[in-house]
Amino acid sequence: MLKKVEEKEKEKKRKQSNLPRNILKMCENMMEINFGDSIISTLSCDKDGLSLKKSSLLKCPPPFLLKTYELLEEGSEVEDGMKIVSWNEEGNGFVVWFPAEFSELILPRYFKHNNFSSFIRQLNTYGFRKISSKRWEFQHEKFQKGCKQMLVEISRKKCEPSVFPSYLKSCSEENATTNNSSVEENTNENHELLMEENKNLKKEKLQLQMQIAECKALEMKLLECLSQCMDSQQNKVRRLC
Amino acid sequence: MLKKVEEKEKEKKRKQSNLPRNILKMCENMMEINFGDSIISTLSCDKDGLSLKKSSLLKCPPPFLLKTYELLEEGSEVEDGMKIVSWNEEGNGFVVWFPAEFSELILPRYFKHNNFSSFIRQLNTYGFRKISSKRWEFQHEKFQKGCKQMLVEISRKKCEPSVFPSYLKSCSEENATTNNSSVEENTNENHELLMEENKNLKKEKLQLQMQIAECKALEMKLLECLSQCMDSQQNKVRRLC
DNA sequence: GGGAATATTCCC
DNA sequence: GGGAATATTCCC
Repeated sequence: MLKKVEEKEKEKKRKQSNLPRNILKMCENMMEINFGDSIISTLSCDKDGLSLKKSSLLKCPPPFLLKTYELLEEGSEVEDGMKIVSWNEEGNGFVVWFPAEFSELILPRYFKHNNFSSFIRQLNTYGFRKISSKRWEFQHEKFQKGCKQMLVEISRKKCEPSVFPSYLKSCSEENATTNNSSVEENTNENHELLMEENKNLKKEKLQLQMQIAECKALEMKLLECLSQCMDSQQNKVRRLC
Repeated sequence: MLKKVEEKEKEKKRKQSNLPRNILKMCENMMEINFGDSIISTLSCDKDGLSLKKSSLLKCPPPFLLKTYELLEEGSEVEDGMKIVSWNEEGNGFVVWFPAEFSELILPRYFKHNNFSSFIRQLNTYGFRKISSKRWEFQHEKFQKGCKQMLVEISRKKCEPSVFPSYLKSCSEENATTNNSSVEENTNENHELLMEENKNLKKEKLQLQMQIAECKALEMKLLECLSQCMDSQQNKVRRLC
């Protein structure tokens, strides 16, 4: 059963990889069209050969999101009419009605585990929120019924500040100053960015200091060697005279 | 089948966690006995309560190593007498004799996949080496037949240089936490302070880098001197003779 | 072989 | 909820 889902996904990836990969890559690099984690336009491959027409290539969403979306479309039931998990009424979130059954029956068919908490962990990683204290209902702005393509706009929260792509750095500063949509959020973000950068700088500083300490130690040794060498030279010369 | 292995391991972890964890942690922190990734002596827990006796607590090796070791002890066979995977003759490495059968039959019973390459990836992560071009034979200094306990001395290669010695980490984080304490009230002041600190850090970083460059240059000169000195020493001695 | 992204687990 | 370690995948 697990196979089915995985096969489906691999099929998709295979299709995607049928595009001339080198060229795609080069193109992405040169035009930076991969920026922004959403739909990109690029080269495509006809049966006549490579053609340089622009087409909207739909990026594959992260497997976790795709699987979660598909598991909702499938709609298994515990009994007649009682879904284990389903979209909420508004279609802007979903509810796990029977966590035990969900973990035991649904999860292992889509993922490599049957732990509800691991599933939740992933939801959090992708920025979902639990929006009810009474039931297992989760929501994400870009995770909505009937909008499968919107999944590509969801991305994992990055864990390490150090992994800040250099090309993002400059633009995040711009955003903070130009984008007025929500000032508070931006200052917070900016603040956090600064703190992160700060932390990294401190780390780097320490590393550099350690490097210098090593250099100094080496210098001392070399000087010692040199002095010994000169001493012995003197001695030998003296002796020979 | 998968369950059995996982259960066994969880059982072990459960036992380990029955120790008074806070104290263990504190002890580890204070005495830095966790340093070196090997056997540590620490507090243990009797049925009478906590007792402060020293005992040799055997650290649990990483699941991957334990499973790989156990799968070798199990010794499944393709046919009578033909092992799928086994220790090599010297007992200081192991050979996957039948990769296909290994992947299909053995791997999924111990891991959450059946990909030989994922297994290899893990071996590499833990520092194993392929020691034969003719067969799938792997070796690691600390992975030897009959020496299960030695597994605790194997550790993953860390990917990021960011893994700073723990004793350095604490001091570099101090600042960050004190800044955190009052984020909301004086974000602006904080922000400016941060920016200034940031600027200074960058400056310092540059200076340190220049210092290192100078050190390196000096090193080169010293080495040159040393070599000249030794040359001239030879010459003088020769001349005087 | 290994870098890096994503997934899973464990822990706070 | 999320940090961080380990596992799995994907790619070079």
